[in-house]
Amino acid sequence: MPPQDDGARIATGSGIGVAYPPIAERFLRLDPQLRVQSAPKGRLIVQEGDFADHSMLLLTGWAALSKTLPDGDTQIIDVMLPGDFALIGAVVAPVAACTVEALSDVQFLTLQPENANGADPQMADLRGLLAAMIVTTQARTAELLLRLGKSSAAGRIAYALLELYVRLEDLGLTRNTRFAFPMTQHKLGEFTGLSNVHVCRTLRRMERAGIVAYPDPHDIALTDLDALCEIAGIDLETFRSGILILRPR
Amino acid sequence: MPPQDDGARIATGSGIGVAYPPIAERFLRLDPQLRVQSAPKGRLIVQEGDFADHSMLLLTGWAALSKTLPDGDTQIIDVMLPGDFALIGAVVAPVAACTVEALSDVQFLTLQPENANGADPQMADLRGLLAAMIVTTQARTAELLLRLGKSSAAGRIAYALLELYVRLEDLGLTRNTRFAFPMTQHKLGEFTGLSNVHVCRTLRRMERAGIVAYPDPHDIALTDLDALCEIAGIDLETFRSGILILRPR
DNA sequence: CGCCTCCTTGACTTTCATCAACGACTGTGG
DNA sequence: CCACAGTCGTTGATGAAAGTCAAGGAGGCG
Repeated sequence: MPPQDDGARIATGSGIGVAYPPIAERFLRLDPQLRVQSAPKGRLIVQEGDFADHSMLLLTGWAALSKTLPDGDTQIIDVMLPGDFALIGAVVAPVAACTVEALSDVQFLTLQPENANGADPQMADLRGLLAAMIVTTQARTAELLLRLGKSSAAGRIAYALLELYVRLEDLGLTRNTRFAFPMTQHKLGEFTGLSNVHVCRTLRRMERAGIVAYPDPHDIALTDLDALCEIAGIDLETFRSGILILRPR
Repeated sequence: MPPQDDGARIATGSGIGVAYPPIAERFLRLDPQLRVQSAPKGRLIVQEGDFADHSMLLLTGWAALSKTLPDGDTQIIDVMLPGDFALIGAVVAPVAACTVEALSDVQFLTLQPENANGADPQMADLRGLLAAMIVTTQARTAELLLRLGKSSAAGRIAYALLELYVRLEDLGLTRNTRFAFPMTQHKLGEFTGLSNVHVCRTLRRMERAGIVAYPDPHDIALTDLDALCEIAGIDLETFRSGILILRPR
């Protein structure tokens, strides 16, 4: 039932990142017992309501945290990118609050609570980092909530594209403003609270306006960042400092 | 500029809670230097973008965490109730991500980061509790996000009322399904992503359907919980376990 | 080659925002 | 004690934004 592990070989050659993110390397060094797991695009790694007392650290690829209403409508709460950490369940409430779905082929680590509570000073250091990641996740979710509540379709899509762009850029996964985009328009609609049809119309309008472009079917390029920021209501530098963990320079 | 403290006298007689929540008592006992602050209804306690490196613990009353778009539209991210804890800013990013506004007259504590990092075993215990509160806050925000993205006006309002009801019930601040409701319809619209006019229409429709009632202008009663749950897409018991910290019985 | 998923566009419907007006209530100052 | 202003809730009329339904086309894969 759980996705199969495939040993701890290093991800290479996929083009979507040449190695694991630094935080993952640290976890792997700290606990050699950790095994890298993988799942193909589309796989549901965890389902809302499942028993779960662990956390997840994404190594490669994209994953979605989502929730679903009884009538089947699904909302993506957060998109996980390489290096992202998510609390799936806790000891006090060992039930998954969200579904986790692989948006592309992914590799990830499953972290048990005891792994994160060790007294090892290295681990204490990591705990600080995890806390910072939780804060940035909260900040992202709040930004998304603001758009879902108060912004038009264009504002929501512009926001989503910019959020992903800024985060990928920080990971070194962009070339200029171009990046690989594994989500379908349907999934983008689940993220922005729009129908797939309206996502399509909005994106096409932006494309015709020269704001975005599709250099190839699986990539997207943000050809007018200023316009996107204007539409999304974002000041790019402020936004970066809010949703990224500022690296010491 | 900051709201004035008024010493650490116990809140009595206001009717909205006879004493501070247990977690607040623990903080006050642990650090007698802490001073209770207060702010009147409507006061902006912190504004988005302000310098802030502290956290807040609400003692009495309701407060809103909100974000605003450049055009002035405001979205309430979370409603704080007595005993709730919010990270306003962190050492790594000492800028408030949200505005904090008093929805009623409030009393609260300002917690400095060093207060929460002490090695005192009592404090370690509190840290665990704070972590649990952060998780429940995440769960609430995710539920709200789901409604803003995928639910109708009725679903959003039903959700908001139920969330507040369940949390207030847990605090002992309800009588049956009735509770004091200090938010205006405009604020409820900022919480649910609706215009004040549409909030009004939706609530009136529910009132005519016998789902909610206004026993007096400042109270609300949820006269048909089952119907509200159905509209909101909620299973009440599952919902409780997701957004509350389960008390040991 | 054929199936299937995804994107695209058009036509129509629904939902909700906006604008405007009015009444109830609250607190305030004369 | 009473005019007064201000906020809040309520309702109607209207329009814009986005959902739904439907159909066709392009690309990927067995």
